[in-house]
Amino acid sequence: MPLSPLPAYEQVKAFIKAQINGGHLRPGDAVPSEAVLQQQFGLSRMTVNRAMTELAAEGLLTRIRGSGTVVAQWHRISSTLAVRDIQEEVLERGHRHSCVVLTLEIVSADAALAQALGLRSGAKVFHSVMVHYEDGVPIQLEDRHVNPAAAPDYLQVDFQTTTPTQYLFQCAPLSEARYSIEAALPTKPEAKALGIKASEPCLVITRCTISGAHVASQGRLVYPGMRYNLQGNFQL
Amino acid sequence: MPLSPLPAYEQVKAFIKAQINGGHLRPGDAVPSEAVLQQQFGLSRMTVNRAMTELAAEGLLTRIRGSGTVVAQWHRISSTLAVRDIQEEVLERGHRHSCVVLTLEIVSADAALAQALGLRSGAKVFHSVMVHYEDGVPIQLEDRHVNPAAAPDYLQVDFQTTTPTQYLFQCAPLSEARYSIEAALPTKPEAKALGIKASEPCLVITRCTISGAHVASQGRLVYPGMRYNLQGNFQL
DNA sequence: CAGTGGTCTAGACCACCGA
DNA sequence: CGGTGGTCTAGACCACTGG
Repeated sequence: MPLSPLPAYEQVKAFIKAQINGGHLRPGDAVPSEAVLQQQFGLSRMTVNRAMTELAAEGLLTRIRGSGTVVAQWHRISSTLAVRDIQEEVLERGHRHSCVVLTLEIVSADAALAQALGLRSGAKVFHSVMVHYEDGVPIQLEDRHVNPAAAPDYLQVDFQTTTPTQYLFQCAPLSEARYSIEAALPTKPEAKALGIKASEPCLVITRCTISGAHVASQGRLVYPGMRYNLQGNFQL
Repeated sequence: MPLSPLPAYEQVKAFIKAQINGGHLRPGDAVPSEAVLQQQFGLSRMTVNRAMTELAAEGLLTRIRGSGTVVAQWHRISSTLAVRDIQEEVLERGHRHSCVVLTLEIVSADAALAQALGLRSGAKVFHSVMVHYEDGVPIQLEDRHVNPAAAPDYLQVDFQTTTPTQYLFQCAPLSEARYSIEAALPTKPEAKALGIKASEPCLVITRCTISGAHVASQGRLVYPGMRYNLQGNFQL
C-alpha cells in the first residue's frame, strides 16, 4: 500500500539526491551501504541496489566493489544535447516551417569527401543545399553530401514535406554519428542564402552519420548566430 | 560459469542493439517480449527486464505497458555535452594551462544581474575576468559574477592553481545549471584580451549555476572560434 | 480475457577491498 | 576475514493494453 505513488527505488533515489542537495552529503563523502538503506527503508536489497545503480549511471555516485559508495567528485553537466530535426524543432515551438531547395545534384567526390563517406575518389554522390525557414525567417542552411548506397532515391524526395534528416533516418537508421559545434563565418553564398552579412558569426554544426556498414551522409548546418542558440538545462 | 565475461543482461542488450544495427529491427518494429527473450536466453525475467529497461532509458526502445516494446523512432543524438573545467580539459590534452586574472573586484549588481543571482538590486557581488591559456595561446575568456553567499572567500582564491569552476564546485556543490551556447562576436575588450580581431566569431557559453538554495554564479565563457570547437560522438 | 511491462521480494553466489 | 557491491533467480502482484 504505497501512500506515495512513487516507486520505492525512486524514493530511495530522491532521498539520496536530497541528502546531496541539502549538503548533508558532500562530494567524496561515503553513502550508506545497501545493507543499511535496506534496513532503513524496509526494502529488499535488489530494490535499493537498483536505486544506487541508477544514481551511479547518472554520474552522481561512484561505486567501488568491496569498498563502498561515495558521492561523485564532479557532477557531470550533461543534458542530452539533442541534435534534432529542424522541422520538428520549429513545429514544436508552434511556428511554421518551410524550406527552399537551392541545389540538388550529383557530383563527383573529391578526395576528402570520398574519404569521409568511405568511397573511392571520384565516386558519384548526391549533394543538396537548402535553407530552412521559421515563420518565413531563414534559420538554417543545410549543405549535405549523401552516399547513394544509403539512400538511392534521395534526389526524388519532396523536401517541402520531408527534411533530409527525416528521410535519411527512415531509409538508413542511424547507428553512429560524429559531430562538431563551432563558431565560424558563413561563406559568401551561405550568407546570401541566409540573408545575413558575411561578417555575421554563425553556429556551424558538422555532422557525419553512419548507418550499419555505410557512412550515410555528411552535413554542414549553418545557423545565424543572432537567431539561434543551443540551450540546455542540467539538474542534480 | 560464464564463458564470456559480459554480464547476461549486457549480452541481451548487445543482441538487441545488433538486431537494430543490422537492420533486422527497424524503427517502429516490435521487439520480442520479455517472456520470449527469457525463453531464448534461458534467463529470469528480472535479468531480461533490466536489459530492456536500460535500453529504454538510453532512448533506443520505447516501452508501453500492456502493449509491448518497439524500436524508438528517433535515436537521440546525445553525447554528454561535457561542460567541464577548462584546466582539466587542457591538462587532459597533455598541454600546459595558465591563467591571467584581469579583474577581481566587488561590484553592485544592476537589476538584471541581481535578478539572475536571486539578490536585490544593488547588492554587492564578486566579479572576475580572466583569460585561460593552452600552451601559451589564449583559448578562453571567463567573465563571472559570483554570489558572495555561496563563496565568501572568492576574492582570496589563487587562480593560478585553481579555476573558478573548481573552487565554486568545491564550496558550493552544483545542484542545477542552465546554459546556452551561441555564436557571437566578442566585445572589444574581450577581443583584445584574447588577442583576436573584434570581427572574429566566438563560441559563447553562458552558464548559470545553482547550489541548493543559492544561485551561486553566472558566467560568460568566450572561446575564439578558430581555436576551439565542441566535439561529440554518438553510438548506437 | 490473455499478454504486456513495472515493480518488488528473499534468497543466492561471486569478486573484490580493507583490516 | 567480514563487508562491500555486481549479478542472477524464481517466484509474485499490479496496471495497463488489446482483442
